[in-house]
Amino acid sequence: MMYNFNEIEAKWQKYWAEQQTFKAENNSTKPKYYVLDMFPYPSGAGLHVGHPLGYIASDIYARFKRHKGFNVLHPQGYDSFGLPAEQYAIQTGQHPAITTEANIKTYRRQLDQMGFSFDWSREVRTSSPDYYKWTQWIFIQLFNSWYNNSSNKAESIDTLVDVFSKEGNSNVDAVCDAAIPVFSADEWNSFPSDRQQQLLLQYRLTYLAETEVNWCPELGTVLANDEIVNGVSERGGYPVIRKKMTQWSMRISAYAERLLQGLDTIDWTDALKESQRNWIGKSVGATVVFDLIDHDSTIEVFTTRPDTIFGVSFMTLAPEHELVHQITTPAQKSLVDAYVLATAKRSERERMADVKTISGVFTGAYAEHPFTKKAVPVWIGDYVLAGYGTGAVMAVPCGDQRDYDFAKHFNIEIPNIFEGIDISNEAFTDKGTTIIANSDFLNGLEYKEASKRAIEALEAKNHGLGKINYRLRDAVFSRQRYWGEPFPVYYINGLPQMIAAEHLPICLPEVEKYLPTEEGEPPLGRAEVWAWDTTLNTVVENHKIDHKTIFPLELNTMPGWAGSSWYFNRYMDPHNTTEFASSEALNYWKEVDLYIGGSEHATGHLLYARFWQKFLFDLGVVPVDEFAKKLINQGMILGNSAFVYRVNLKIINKSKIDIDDKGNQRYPLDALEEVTVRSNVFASNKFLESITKNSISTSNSVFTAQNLEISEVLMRAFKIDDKGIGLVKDHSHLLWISYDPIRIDVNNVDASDRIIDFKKLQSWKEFDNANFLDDQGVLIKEGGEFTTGREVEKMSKSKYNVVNPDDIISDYGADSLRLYEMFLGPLEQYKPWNTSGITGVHNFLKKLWKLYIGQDGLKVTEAEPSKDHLKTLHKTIKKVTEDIENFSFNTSVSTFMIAVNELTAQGCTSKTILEPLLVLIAPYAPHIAEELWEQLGHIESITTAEFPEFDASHLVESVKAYPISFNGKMRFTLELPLDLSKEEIEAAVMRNEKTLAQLEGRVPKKVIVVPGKIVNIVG
RNA sequence: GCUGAAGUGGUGGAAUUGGUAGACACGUUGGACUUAAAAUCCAAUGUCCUUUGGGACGUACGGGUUCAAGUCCCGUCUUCAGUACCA
Repeated sequence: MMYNFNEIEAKWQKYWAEQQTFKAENNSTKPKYYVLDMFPYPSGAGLHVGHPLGYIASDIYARFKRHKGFNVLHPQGYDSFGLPAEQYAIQTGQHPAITTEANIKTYRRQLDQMGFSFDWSREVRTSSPDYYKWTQWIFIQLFNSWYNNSSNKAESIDTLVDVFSKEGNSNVDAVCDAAIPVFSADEWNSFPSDRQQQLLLQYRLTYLAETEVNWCPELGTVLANDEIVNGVSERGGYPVIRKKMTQWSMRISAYAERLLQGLDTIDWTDALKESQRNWIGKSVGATVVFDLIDHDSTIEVFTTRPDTIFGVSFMTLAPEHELVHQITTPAQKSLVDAYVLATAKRSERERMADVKTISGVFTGAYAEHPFTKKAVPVWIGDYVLAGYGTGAVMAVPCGDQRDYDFAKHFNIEIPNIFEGIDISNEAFTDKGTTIIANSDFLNGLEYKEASKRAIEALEAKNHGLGKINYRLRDAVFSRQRYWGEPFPVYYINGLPQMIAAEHLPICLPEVEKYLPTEEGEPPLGRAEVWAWDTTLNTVVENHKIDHKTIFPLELNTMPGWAGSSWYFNRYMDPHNTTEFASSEALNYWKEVDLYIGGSEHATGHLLYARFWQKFLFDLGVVPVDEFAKKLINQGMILGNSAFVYRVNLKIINKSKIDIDDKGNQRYPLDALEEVTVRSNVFASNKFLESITKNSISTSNSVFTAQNLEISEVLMRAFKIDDKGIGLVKDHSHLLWISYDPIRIDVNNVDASDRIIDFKKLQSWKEFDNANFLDDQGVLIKEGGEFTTGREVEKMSKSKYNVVNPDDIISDYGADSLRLYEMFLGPLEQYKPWNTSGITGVHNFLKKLWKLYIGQDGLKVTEAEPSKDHLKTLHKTIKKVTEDIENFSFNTSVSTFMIAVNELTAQGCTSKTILEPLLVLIAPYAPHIAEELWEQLGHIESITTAEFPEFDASHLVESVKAYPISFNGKMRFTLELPLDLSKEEIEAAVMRNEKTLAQLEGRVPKKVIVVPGKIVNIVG
């Protein structure tokens, strides 16, 4: 009987599905354990071998925990709202729900054939109305809440209204819009309702505000900061500009401190916590108020160095600062206006790219130093950002490098307030223990004490306050897209109204096109049926809007992170129609015990989800305020991309040519001159012998990496054949050349097999000397200036480096794929995929099979196990148990290989050994384990078997092969009984003839004996 | 620049509290089986020297601690990831 993996895997996948083997119960006497994967976005491309890495790890852990007697919740679902489905809909007119459904089918098929132990009865989809009903519900709760700094939690907006009507807002310590005026109870009660609503909006945890947003014209939507990478959109790489729009925002800034503190209570990786800390960006300092001379207004600045206040010699405002126009003197007006205009024109990206140029303009205005009363000139400069702090700084050139550079550039005074520090070349930015000087009452103090005193003095003069600032901005929550959650919001007089929870969900309306309207409204503006009837409490046709009982609905939709910010709670009770999850379910499962996913979500999903969880906790609807106890980031599996390079060579001084011992000419490093290699350089050789990324050899010369300026990427190759010839795939009739797409004449391209024949590209000159292939792709002539090579990078369809798990599974089986992905290396590490290595684990499975099944069937007997058998088994149990608990899955695969190799060599057939061995392997290779388990005569699934217990007594040794070292170098081993004393070991070693041979008559100075470990002879 | 992680054979990677560096695989080479190929099995495989026995050198680089360092300490370099005029 052969190991027929395809048959076995199909059989057991069917069995698990039919028996609902992995269904988790919400009631159990067993302890609970919740293992969660970050749910996938079902893209059209399907899964590649990199995707399941984390799923395999979590699956092994989930299966292990089941064997260990836990009630395991291991669900899976889909983050199924999102841009790609919508982009596809725009191109094809296909409804995103239909393509999403089709993609989910593919994902499900691919996930099923991996043998994952997901409880599919709990599947969630963020795009399903049953699910997004509750996303909308959470939105309403956020709208109905404000953040009370005194109680340090979110509270119902009703409590705020109550306070306002009794005592106004002067005593309220809330996280809210900074521009709210102070009002009394009488004033509040006299405000018209619209005015009250407008004021309340500025306290709510989700609010409408005109904000400057990141607008992506190509995508037609706003993006959150974490959706922008290097100034372009994360998806698609389109440019992003700043634009003012009225948008929904989430007041995540209210939770900044708690999000920061909470990090100390959870077991997440340090790298991930650190990036969240940076993103939150807490800085402790003070705000300082400077009075303007000859003006009523004041300038407020934020500083982390109040101790350096006597070093202030000017102030700088961001060009966008609202005071700029008020305070600029007539004499400076034209210069200032020109500068403001110029900075407004520069994109964010240009400003980021260009940090060296120092620019700025004097406004003509002066502020008064709060202590010295000296006049301080007020400048504007684009090194000050409008969006951080107050958009203004007090410049201390001796203590801040940017202020220093600015002062030097514009010849502004640089007073030194540090004792014994030379500031003639650069600013002194260390906080350390330097003594402050020339600073009145701060003289002689160090940073810490001086800061404290300065803040006290400022507060006493009412000229400032100790303050903590956070970089974390409120998150924009509106997207001008179709394929997202609709808001449960309609508008009366431009003021947002929530639809009552009992009328949810508000389902996405049908539209005939997925583009913005001609008037620039979001796609929902195209819906015929998109108005709210407040008497019938239902969605009705637009044309009925009368602004009396029927009102317009919100046209924006929610961003991608809305649905993913709470899904882990839904899995606990996914079919509940009256609550997002019952309190029984929430209190039973509480939080995710182990969460596995990619580190790219560090400052997006993982921060927003923590925020919502804390809010839901404040609301009293979830029992814990951190949703995931432990989190592991799986590393990415990288692809092997093929490239065609153009080789450039620089030769400087031909008189320096070397001849090496093989007679090759060699150009030394310092002999380089700028010459781009053309084939005529090699005219005498006609053809190159070899070109690699690092060297070129011709029949009589070798050019090495130092004098090659290679690796100008010419194009991405579809693959490289075994002759090293790159085949360039024509995907969308574009070839990528020198980073620029150059359109190739499609008529000259053999599009049928999508492999470009170089011969047909002769119209393009650069290819005249390329490697030519015939119609079968076989090399017929080797050219000169091109070479092919491989580089490791992220797996992606567009890089032609994707390996499809379907192919691996049909060739080797899911168990092989699972084992191999684990065997590749540590879970958290980035590692390249290499298909050829899979034969190793596949052979292992075959050997495992042969250990149980021979040509005549089952080999397993009731024979008593030998000591060696037991030793092999128990050292395997020990190692594998430790490995799983440490998430070191790669080493347990090696341990299995060693165990099977040893047991095979020992000829072990004993059931006492082979039965527990299967349970050890079952989490990793569940199909083969189930099959052999059944062959051993079991009726119940192996998943119900208990994990074997390690028994140390089987590993007790009586002898040890001691490594005998001389001066720390191991020379030979000597087998000695373990119960010898130090002295006995030393005596045994010293009388050994090998020792005597090593010593050659010398007398050792010292002999170190560590019983059970090593002997080292020094001499 | 800052923060975090990491540098070990041709490759992926192993190495408890400092105690036999290179486990386990891949690849390569040689051999067996076969008409042949595939599959399978066996052997060798860090580098260099050596007739064998064996020896020298080896965990990015330079120092140090120690009987003993991939592991600990100091300094340097490189790579990857994140972040960036954050006052």
